[in-house]
Formats: sequence, C-alpha cells, structure tokens
Amino acid sequence: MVVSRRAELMVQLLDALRRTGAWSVSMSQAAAERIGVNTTDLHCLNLLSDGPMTASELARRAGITTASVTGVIDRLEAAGYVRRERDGSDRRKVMVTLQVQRAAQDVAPVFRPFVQAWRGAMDDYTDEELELIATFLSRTQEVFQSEIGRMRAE
Amino acid sequence: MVVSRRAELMVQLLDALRRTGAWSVSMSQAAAERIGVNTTDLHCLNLLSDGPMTASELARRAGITTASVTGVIDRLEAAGYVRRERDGSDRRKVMVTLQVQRAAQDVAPVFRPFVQAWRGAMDDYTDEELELIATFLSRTQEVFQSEIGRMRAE
DNA sequence: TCCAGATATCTAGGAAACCTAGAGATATGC
DNA sequence: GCATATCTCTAGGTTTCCTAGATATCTGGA
Repeated sequence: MVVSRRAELMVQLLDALRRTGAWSVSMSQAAAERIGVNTTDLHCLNLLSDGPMTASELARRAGITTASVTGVIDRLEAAGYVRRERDGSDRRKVMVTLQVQRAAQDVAPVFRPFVQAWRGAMDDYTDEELELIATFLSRTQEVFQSEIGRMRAE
Repeated sequence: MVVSRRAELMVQLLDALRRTGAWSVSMSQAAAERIGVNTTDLHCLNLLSDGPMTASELARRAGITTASVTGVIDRLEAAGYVRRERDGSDRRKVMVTLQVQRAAQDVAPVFRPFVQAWRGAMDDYTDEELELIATFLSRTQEVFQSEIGRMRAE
C-alpha cells in the first residue's frame, strides 16, 4: 500500500510531538526534584507565571480540585514562591500571585543549563525559521486548549 | 536598552515551549481521565509505545521507583493494556509489552478529535516546513534527553 | 561445583497528595 | 432582608508513591 509523503510526515510529526511531551514530563520531574517541590506544585508555578489568578482558576487550569489547590498554595506560600491575598472587591476570592523574583531565584538556575543547550541547538535556524516554529507552537497550543475544553465539557 | 530581534525571538520561543508543555500536561490529564487510568499509568503506556522494556527500565524512564512500577504494571495488566512475562535468558527480569491492539482500541478514540483538529491546523504548511518542524522537535528532544541525564547524574 | 555478592522484582508499611463532602464567609438578586 | 449561589478551607478517606527489606536469579572466582 502506498502512503503519501504527506501522510507519512504527519505521522512522523505527531510521533515527535508525543515523544517531546514525554520528555517534557521527565524534565519537569527532574526540575521539581531539584527545586524541592512536587510536580503539581511546579506545574502551578508555571501556570502562575502567566499572571495572578484566583485559587479556583488555578485549580481549574491545573486540573485539580479547589480542596487540593489549598494545599498547593500552602506549600508554595511556605516556600515563598507565591503570595496569597484576599481580593478587595470580592472578599471570598483569594488571589494567588507569583513572587517572581523569589521564584526565579530558585527555578531559573535549574533550567539554565537546559536553556543554554537548547539555545545552542537553535543557533543555525534563521529568524524566519524560528518564527515559523513559534507559530507552529502557538497553533498547537490553541488546538490543545480548544480540544481540552471540548473533552472536559462533554 | 535595545534587545536584538534574535534574542527577542528566542525568549518568545522558549516561552512558547513552556506553555506548550503546560497544555500537554493538561491534555494528558484529560485523556487519562477519559481512558480511566491515572496520569502516571498513561505516561508509562506512552513510554511503552517505543517498544517492550524491563520493569526497571520503565521505572527509570518514568522517573519512579521499581516498587512503584510494580503497581503501575499491575494496574495496566489488569486493564489488559500490557503483558508481563519473564525474560527467557534472565529470569529475574520482567519484560513489559504493550498490548498494542487492545491499548489503541481504548486510547486512540480519546486522542482522535485532537489529532484531527491538529492535522487541520497543519494543513497550510508545506512538506518542507513540516520537515523543519519535525527536525526542531527532534533536536529539542535530544536536548531534553541529554540535560535530564546530566541533571540526574550530578 | 559451590558460594558470596550483585541484580531484578515484589511485598509490607508508612508518608504524601489527591478527592469527596460539607462548613464558613461573602456576594447577589428578588 | 433573606434565600441562594459562590469561593475557599477543613476533615476524613483513598490512592499512589516511597523506603526498606525479602525472594529469586545470575555471575564470577575459589
């Protein structure tokens, strides 16, 4: 059976995406261990780097219950990585803010060697090629986001 | 302060990689829930799709202890997703083999809508562009692999 | 050949993190 | 003003993970 070059490429690319995801999980585990937090807590720090959010929203985005997120915030706050404060306009809400300086101080050094190696691996791409890749990642993110939304809705 | 276009692009790309990793975690959670396994077990299925391996190697690659992997294999075997068999040449070893047909039957449908949507998002890339992206993912994987190795070794 | 040490997996028991259920505090709309 | 809804937290149970050590098997040297 003849398979088109295109179809072959798509299978190959999908496989690469799957494997990259697997390696990304391993990287998170290794980094979390170094930093001294668990992988869920590190994932939450990652999400919080998009900006402050309420405890509920963090729970929703992290895929855990609001009961569990209380523990996550407790641990991250004790470590000094986040700040918890009541929302002024709605005092039921708890805004969780990443302590950027403090978190970067502990997290950045762990990822620095990776980032440097990865920059090196990107050296021979042209700016145009990097833009193409960035767009690819954005599109992939969008698909993840909408499909996850659909999966959770159904 | 003036920042080069290049440096800006790298920061942007690194950020895209970080976010994509975060979405990938959410996708795994949502998929695992649908399939009816936990995320560790799904991660192991993912690793086993590279081919059969011993219990120890699975533990090492998944980043869990050999004690924990026993439980993982127990659950996956009970669900019919893997087979456990003693290695003929070294009877201490347990080879774990993905039951491809059986696993695909339950796992593929969960990812099918994502794959279709993602294929759609890739439609307007040329074959050459897809090859570029595939190479980018391979390189990124290699960096993950070597850096994780280094992190665990130190 | 036999045995000591190494290796691979599993079992037992405890710790960590997650979940469900519901309480307490605050907000909203009639 | 009060009933209902929303947001976070607490309490208690479950699952999954880990550490420690048991069991089975292999390897190499006496």
